[in-house]
Amino acid sequence: MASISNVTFKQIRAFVAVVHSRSFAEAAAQIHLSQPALSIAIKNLEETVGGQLLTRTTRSFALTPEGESFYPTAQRLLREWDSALLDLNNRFALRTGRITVAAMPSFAGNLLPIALKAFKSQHSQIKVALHDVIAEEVVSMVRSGQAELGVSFDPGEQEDLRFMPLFNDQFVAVLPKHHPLSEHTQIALSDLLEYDLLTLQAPSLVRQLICDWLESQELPFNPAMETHQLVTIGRMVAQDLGVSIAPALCELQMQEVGAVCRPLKDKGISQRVGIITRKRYPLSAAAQAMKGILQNTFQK
Amino acid sequence: MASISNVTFKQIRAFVAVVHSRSFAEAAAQIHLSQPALSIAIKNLEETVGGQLLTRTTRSFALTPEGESFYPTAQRLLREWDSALLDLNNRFALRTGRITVAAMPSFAGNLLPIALKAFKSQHSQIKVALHDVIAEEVVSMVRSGQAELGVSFDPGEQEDLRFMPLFNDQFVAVLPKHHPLSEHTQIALSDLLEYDLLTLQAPSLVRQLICDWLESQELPFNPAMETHQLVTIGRMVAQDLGVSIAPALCELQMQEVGAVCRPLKDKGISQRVGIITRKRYPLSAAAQAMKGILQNTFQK
DNA sequence: CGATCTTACGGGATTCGTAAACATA
DNA sequence: TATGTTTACGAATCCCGTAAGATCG
Repeated sequence: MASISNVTFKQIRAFVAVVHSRSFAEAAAQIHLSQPALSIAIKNLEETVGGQLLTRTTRSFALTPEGESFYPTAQRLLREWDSALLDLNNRFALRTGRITVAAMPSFAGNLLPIALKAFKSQHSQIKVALHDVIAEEVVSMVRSGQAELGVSFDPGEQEDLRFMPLFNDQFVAVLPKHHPLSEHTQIALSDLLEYDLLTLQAPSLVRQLICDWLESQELPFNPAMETHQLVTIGRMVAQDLGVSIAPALCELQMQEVGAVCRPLKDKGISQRVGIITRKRYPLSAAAQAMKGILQNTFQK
Repeated sequence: MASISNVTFKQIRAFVAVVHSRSFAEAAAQIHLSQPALSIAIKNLEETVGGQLLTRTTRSFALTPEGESFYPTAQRLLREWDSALLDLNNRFALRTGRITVAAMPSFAGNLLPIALKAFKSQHSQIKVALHDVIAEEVVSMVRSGQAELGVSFDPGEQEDLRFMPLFNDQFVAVLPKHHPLSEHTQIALSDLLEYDLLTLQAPSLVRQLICDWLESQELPFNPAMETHQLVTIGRMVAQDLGVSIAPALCELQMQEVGAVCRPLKDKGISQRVGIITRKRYPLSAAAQAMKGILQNTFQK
């Protein structure tokens, strides 16, 4: 005996079409089927459910009470089935969906808008949630699944994370306007350290990179002042409270608050910026699209 | 390209089974399919919706975000689909359902319980709504669809109704106890009419039948008193207010209120009792079962 | 007799199961 | 190497469309 599982979407559609159009022939045209095929589809449906839904005389038909009560149910099943699969289809076709991105402020503020604009122009219906958080927070948001994609500095080898580099960010010296060193096109670290050094506060990745680099060069790391926002450092430098070292990404922001940037000699410090995702967790179609756009836009 | 309509119940079931059991092999066993068949079913599903629901490494798999969000939806679709078809199946298999029957009081009170008991013992889960109304009301309830089956006297040829006879009801004389005529085993109409005749009020079918019959016998129809309940007539007869003529079906009730019944000579009046249904409106499976039981129980 | 649904039947697509190949832990 | 999934392929099934048949108005 045919199980209920064998009932097909098509059969239900056929039944609804027949009842709706009150004619086998018309219904067959609607659902792009020959009349005999439709007739058999209904017959098979009736066999598997165990009784007639329609009583047919050769020239007309009437719903049985069972068919009558099943009709609205069938319509509902059809609608829900359709909408569920259509929604799924839309997500894959990037006609709908949402994506959560976490990016460190320097990237989120300067470069990311370029990629976002490209993304929106290609996939206007996909909602993007952007979390503008510090580098370490980017890593933890991706790790916890709060963000599907992260853009930040290379967090190093991580058991659960994947890092895909986009470009190298070269660190630069940050100076007040009219500072003596600003005359130079390139600045030696040793020269810079003659002045008070302002850096970010403790668990910051940028601070750590600077600290590590100076130690590797056997130079002292003695910050005169510490804060936790790069913009604040820029303002402090502009106020002539000292000098600093910052990722080149922030150059624009530094200029806005009145500080100037100069390249460091000997390549100075450089750090890879890239996309962070979770290992073992596949990306959504939307996230893959975003990843592609980020790579096309920023990868050399 | 494969349309969404081609998605099968089986494919969704396969997807849910795989996610639920976290293994292709186990899922295949659950849904009675070979592993390869299951694998292909999932693959086909993924193709028609336009993207992957699972990422598979040969030894394990993970849900994609799309699959993750589709999983609960798929479960819901499955449940609803299943329950809708199961309900339909149950109705046809007479494991559930309801039926509305209208029967005239004399039948509803005396004979119908026998059939109802048989029906309940065979189809304990089907709810029966019984309307105990006068003969004319039975007809109108069936006509309007308020009752699927009616049991009453033959309403004559009707454009929209079908009558299936069960048996002939012989009319009898109703007399007070100790009435002179009660000595006779059979009573002639002319003898009966020597006494005051009590009948039902105007639009009653029983009254009409008696009236027509007397006229055809060229006997006078001059009711001394009229009421609208046969039981009331019984009580009035018992009080010695007169005599009456009633369907034999009511004999038991008449005895209960203290009147006695005697057959009429020359077969007297007889009227067919049967099942009334609507033409052009098919019966539910439950109603067909009830009809069958009525016929088996009461049809000669 | 005309309109409409059902049955019959051949061709094509889909789907199944067995067996072999494949890829990870 | 062992386990579990995917590919390969032959066989069975299912489904469709054309054509003929049946039935009611």
